[in-house]
Amino acid sequence: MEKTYNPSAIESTWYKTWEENGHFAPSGSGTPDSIMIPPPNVTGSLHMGHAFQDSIMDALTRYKRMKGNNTLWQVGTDHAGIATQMVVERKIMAEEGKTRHDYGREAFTDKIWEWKAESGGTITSQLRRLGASVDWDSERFTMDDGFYKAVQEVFIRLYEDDLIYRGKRLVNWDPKLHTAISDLEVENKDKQGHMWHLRYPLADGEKTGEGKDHIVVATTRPETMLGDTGVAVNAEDPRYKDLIGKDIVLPLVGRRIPIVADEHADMEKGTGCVKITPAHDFNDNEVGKRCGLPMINIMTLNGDIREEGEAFHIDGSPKSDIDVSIPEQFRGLERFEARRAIVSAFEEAGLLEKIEDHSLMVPYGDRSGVVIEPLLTDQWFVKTAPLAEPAIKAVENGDIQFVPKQYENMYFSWMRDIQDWCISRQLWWGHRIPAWYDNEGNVYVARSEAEVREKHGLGADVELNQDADVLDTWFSSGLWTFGTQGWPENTERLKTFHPSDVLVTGFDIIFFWVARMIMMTMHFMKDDTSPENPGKPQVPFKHVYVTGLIRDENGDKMSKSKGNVLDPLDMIDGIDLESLVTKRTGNMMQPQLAQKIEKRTRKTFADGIAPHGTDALRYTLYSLASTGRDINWDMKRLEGYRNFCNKIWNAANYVLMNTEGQDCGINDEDVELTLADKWIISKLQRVEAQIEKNIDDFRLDHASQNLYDFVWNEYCAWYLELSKPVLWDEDAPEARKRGTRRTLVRVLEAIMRMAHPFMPYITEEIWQQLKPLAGVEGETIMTAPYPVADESKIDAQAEEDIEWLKDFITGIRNIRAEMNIGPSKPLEVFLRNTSEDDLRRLEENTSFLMSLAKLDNLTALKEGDEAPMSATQLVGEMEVLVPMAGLIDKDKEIARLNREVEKLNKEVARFEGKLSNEKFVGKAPAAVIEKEKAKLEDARTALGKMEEQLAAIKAL
RNA sequence: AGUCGAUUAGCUCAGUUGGUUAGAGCGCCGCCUUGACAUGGCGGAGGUCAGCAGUUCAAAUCUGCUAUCGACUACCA
Repeated sequence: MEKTYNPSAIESTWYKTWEENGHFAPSGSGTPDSIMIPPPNVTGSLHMGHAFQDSIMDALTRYKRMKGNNTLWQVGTDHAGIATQMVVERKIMAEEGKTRHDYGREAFTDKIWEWKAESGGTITSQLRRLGASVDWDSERFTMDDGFYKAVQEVFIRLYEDDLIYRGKRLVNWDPKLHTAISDLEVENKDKQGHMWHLRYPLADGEKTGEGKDHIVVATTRPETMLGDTGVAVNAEDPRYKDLIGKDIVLPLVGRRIPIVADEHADMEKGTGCVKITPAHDFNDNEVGKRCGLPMINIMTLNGDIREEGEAFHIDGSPKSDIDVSIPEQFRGLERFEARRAIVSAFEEAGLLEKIEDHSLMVPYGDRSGVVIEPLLTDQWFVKTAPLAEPAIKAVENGDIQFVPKQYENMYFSWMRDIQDWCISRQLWWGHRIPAWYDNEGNVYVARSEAEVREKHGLGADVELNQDADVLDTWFSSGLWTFGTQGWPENTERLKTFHPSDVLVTGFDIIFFWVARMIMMTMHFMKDDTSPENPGKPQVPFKHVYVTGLIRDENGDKMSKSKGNVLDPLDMIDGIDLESLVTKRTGNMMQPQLAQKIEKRTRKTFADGIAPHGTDALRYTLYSLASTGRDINWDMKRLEGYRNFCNKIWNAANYVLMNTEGQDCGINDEDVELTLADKWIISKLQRVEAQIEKNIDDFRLDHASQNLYDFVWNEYCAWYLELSKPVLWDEDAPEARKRGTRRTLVRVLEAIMRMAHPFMPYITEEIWQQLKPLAGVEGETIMTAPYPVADESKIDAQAEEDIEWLKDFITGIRNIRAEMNIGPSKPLEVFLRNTSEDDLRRLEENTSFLMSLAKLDNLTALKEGDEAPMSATQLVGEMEVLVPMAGLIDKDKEIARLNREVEKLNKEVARFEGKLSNEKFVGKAPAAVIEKEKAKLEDARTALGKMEEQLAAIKAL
């Protein structure tokens, strides 16, 4: 083994070896256990959040695999409709100055496939660097033919089940990208705007209760008034109730519109009158439905004002008997320009009552960054209510469990108020909707044009055109768990690996994806195998493990525009400052931010980033995987865990140095186990049990902490040190040395297996060296059995004895440190007030003590023996005495003892207080009282000894 | 406005059903290059667990209120 730990040297080869030897594929035996990767965007690259989640999935997968499960980690990527289309559009614009329309639909999608072939490998190579043990042989892409078949089938069946419909509805329209987006892709931002109060004159000389000839409506979007089809007032409102049924003459336009009564108008708010624009506002649309108002669309798909309005009945059918003219001066205006023009027109007409500053939420498209416009368009929808019902039940009855549980609230609150889901997108990249129209506008849904003709008896003379739209990407990713495994065929793979065990994802996509996956899966996957419950819906996964979001060192969300994104590979390989700056400031959407980002980067990473290796990165991620919602990335933690890897490396180095080529007892030769051997074996069982429990509970932070503690603070700090006096003692019996070597090797070998799911590379590297010494077989640690605690090896006596030994040694070290006695100076030590247990332990551990505490003489005083004046430490009731003569400063020792006495006094007082409280003694459980009594006893004894000692030294 | 979450050492975070002397890593102070490891070793300092009130023999932990921060949902005509 190399003398120093160099992660890049060991990480480069193992992955290839594993992959080439097929160790990532399901073994085909054992209980099936599967995880479906949340498919990352094919044209993207992995960020820290992916690294985090993928590391977790890999640990769980490797753990299950070592436990003997038939383990599948299904991998794949998502076509990410809008995002990918935009990337390629930008690319052809930058390189060729062309738009997608210059290309045409087919050529453009070919271009995207080209781009995918070029850049689609980024993700997969990153996954490989992370050590992800995914089953590459079954890798899926959501645009692959097989997957498309599943998507198409789902669409058709939902349509046939009357769960998909098409209609002219108000949707969130992105005027820049020219597509509908779901309300989840809308980002509401707080903005400062205005509230314009507009006068709407009453028709036919009517007057308000206050005698005015107009009413006042307030709006934040005055331009929509061109499409007003009514004004709502509250039926109870004394000011206006007499006007209900009367008309308004819509200013600028001249259309007569009715005053209607609707609960939406709140007497307390604003003026009490609400302009109603059913074609441009979601609330107004509801009012329109209730009051039978028509809809007039006044905007183009660009968000500009139309030449003439477009009228519809509230059900979406065209309406022709209404004035839809738009004053000439506004025609063709861009929407915000139109707003200004409308406001000044009102002002000129003397109809602008007032303008107030107003803060409001404005919807922005999270992809395009432009203001979203509610717009009437023809779209396809999924009726979600019937699908949501079983999906809610599955979580209520525990078929699906969220971890941490609190996320179930989030799920329920959304699911119980779910809206129909608009699934059509006006894009070119995605799954084309399997619907055809004839020239009469009849719609036919089927698998192909040929099937349409056959099914509906349409001759070749009937012209059919396929719907131009594609499906929302989340529609297809909703099928991920079963669509990847051959559905709609009932394949062996589907039967074996569905439902999956756990979904690991972030809370930010619970609505987007998790909920929809549950709905879709439960509708289509039925349990045909269970006789007692035939047709029971299958859930996609039994657990949803929701991770926190990784933020930067200041708690800010990582984003390209902030320039605080960290690339997991830079954590692994390291990167120099200049390259990091270039990377962060290059290819930006908003180049004006570059300077700020550069400054910040130079400050935070003055020396660039040092290489840390995959294992250290992964371990850091596990240690941060607590139940919180936010995780602030801390480079110092990463450094700490790189040091941990180094520690392991060096420990292995020590073990190998002392065991290679020597008799390690692999053939069941006689061994003598020392107390230290029994102790570390015992502790190993405990940590094995802890880790198993914590992994099963998805508490990888605890599991990694357990392992860290055991390796560093028990195995390295104590056991390796305790092995030295045995191995270096020329007089020690061979059986004892053999026992120590065997324990060194066996425990380390178990540690490697235990740690492998967390740090795959270093453990494989070391395990391969250790294997012959430990007498174990196997091609790779990946398929070696995961350690299981053996209760019979727990040795409470050995544990207590070693605790005693540690106290003893720590006591001596403490005296050395406090008294400035160097660690290499041998000491003479006396013991006073020794019990039988102390004497036995002394007898069994003399050589450990002499060596670890660097003693040259150790004498247990008998009752009545005179002790020299000494510095004292207590180990239980035994006093450890280090003679002061020539070594120890009297005043220092007095000061030290004073501190001890003071501390003990406080303790005694606290315990006495508790025990003299009648209520406590009367009500607390006996065991608690006993514990307190024992603590008081210990503190009193210690105090007595310290006081005695203090008096003696003072008397000198 | 509603829902949920957070507030523990200088920093980043653990703390499972109430019962410890409230823990870890990093940082800090002192000592040490001893034959696995200075990416190390040894010793140490540092916390009225956001605040207030309550329940209890006992509260970081349970309840209520307050403050600060955050997320989401809704509304603002």
